[in-house]
Amino acid sequence: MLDSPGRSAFTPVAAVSQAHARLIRQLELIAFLTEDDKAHIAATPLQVASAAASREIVRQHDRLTTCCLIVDGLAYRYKSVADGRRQILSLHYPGDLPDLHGMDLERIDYSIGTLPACQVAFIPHAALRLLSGASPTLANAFRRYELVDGSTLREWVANLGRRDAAARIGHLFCEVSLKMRALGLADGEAFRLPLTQVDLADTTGLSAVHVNRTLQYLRARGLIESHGQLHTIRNRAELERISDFDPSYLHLRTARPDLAARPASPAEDSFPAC
Amino acid sequence: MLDSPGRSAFTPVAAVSQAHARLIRQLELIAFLTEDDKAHIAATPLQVASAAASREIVRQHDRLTTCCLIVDGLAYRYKSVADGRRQILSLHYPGDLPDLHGMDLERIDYSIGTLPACQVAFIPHAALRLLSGASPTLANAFRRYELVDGSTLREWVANLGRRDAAARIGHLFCEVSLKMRALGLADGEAFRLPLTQVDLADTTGLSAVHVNRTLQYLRARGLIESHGQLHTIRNRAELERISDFDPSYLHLRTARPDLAARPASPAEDSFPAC
DNA sequence: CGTGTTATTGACCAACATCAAACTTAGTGG
DNA sequence: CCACTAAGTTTGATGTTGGTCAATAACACG
Repeated sequence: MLDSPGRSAFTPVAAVSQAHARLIRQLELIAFLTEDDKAHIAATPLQVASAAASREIVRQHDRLTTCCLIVDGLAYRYKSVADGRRQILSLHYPGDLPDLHGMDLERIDYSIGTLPACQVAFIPHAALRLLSGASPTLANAFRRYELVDGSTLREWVANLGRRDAAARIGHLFCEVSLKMRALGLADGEAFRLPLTQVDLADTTGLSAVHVNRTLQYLRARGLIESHGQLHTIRNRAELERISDFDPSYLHLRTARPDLAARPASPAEDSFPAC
Repeated sequence: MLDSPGRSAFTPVAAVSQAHARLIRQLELIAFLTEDDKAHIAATPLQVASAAASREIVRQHDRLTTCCLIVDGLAYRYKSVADGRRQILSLHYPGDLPDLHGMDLERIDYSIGTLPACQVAFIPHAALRLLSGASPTLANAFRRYELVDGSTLREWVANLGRRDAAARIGHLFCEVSLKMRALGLADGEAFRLPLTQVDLADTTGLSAVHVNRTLQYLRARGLIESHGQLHTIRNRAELERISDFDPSYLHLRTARPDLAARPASPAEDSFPAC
């Protein structure tokens, strides 16, 4: 699998520690890590590989022994449906572990593709188990990571089920912009999203033509501005309004530092009064 | 909260042990439990309550101290979107823990409603933490439970994004029928789904009128038969075909006993050859 | 029997899909 | 540096799926 065309393995020290750094940054977005945790991550073995654009790095129904970590570029999970069409299920940024659950589920129910050329690292499940076993806060971070993924999927279900084209795309842009900003990948209101309109269509459940027209509509209303794949949100308040966007489902620590990721305090738990 | 109208607390011994039994049955569907695990569950404190039909038992943005366990009836997670419309995100059967992740995420991103009158049990987070702490296989079962939930959400994203009305409803029926059968709640090809056509519409992202017409179409093609809320799959092969249904995303042990839920064996993990 | 909820129907409409062509852009090799 | 190519975007014309509205029919229940 690692030898498939378009992907070449190479693992210089710098690439490995960049991978570690990305993972740490991603986990810190949603959870609290101790210095020890970070040291543990930095000591985790992994293999870095380059994947060309539009490659499949994990295939539906695969049985996995490693998790992939996006180091650079953009990846996405997708399913193919009967008539050959495709639905993109999620987008993944540097630091993401899109198939973390491959550790606990025997087969994977989607494929993972790359968009631009990507740097991807592979971490053996055994190494991740050691990591979780070594630290409760780290185990907690991985668990939270999966739960935030689920939360995002629920928002996408609502997006696809009950929002019109403009709101779907607007909502996606709001989400991507926030996540990229949180990761330090976006500057202010501008962000680079290397998706073609066909990809956007497969993400939002629309046709490519309609995506094009809807983007024009959003531009005409002064909500966004696009130059190629570089998009800028021109009127965030209004875009969030028409897209019905509420970022709480992302559970970003930065968005609500008071709440997120406190270590569990069992003392607080009890039956509610009744 | 427990005192809201339409829900009354009562916890006779029989109801409590029924709740335990339902939870055990549900977890055994996707994971392996030891006898000890079952004993631990059976010793877990919980409060059983009756919820009238169409009640909200958990509200979006709540901060929870207990998880709810569906004991009897049908519950669903949903989100309300801007214009007052509603998207149902998942259906929950007896034994389900729809807000298990309320333990790790500080606020819940959806509401939970009941459909017919339900029996619901509430388990304090502290009790669940004890349970997970007491047994690795149990902790594993809870983790798998969440992951299967995520897997199902991904399938729903694909369903809403890229399938037409007939396939969406057909797919839902295939899923519900399989899950109910696995839980012993359905007999052969018949299952009782206490959803109105309005509810089905909110589940499938369609309008109620179109759900009605699509059901008629499915009946006319001899794929299903409905008498009120009792539905029967008349031609499973064909229904699965037009719905593009592949049950592997449900990760049911019964469907593939060879694979599911083996305890993790780290020895198998290693870098793939390259 | 009423009364409220749910299912069904018909008429009409809108959002979005499809098809096909033209145009733009970014590479790429000479 | 330019022509050539391939990929992506934009446009127009037209079709279809599914939405909306409103009325009627079928139940379910007290």
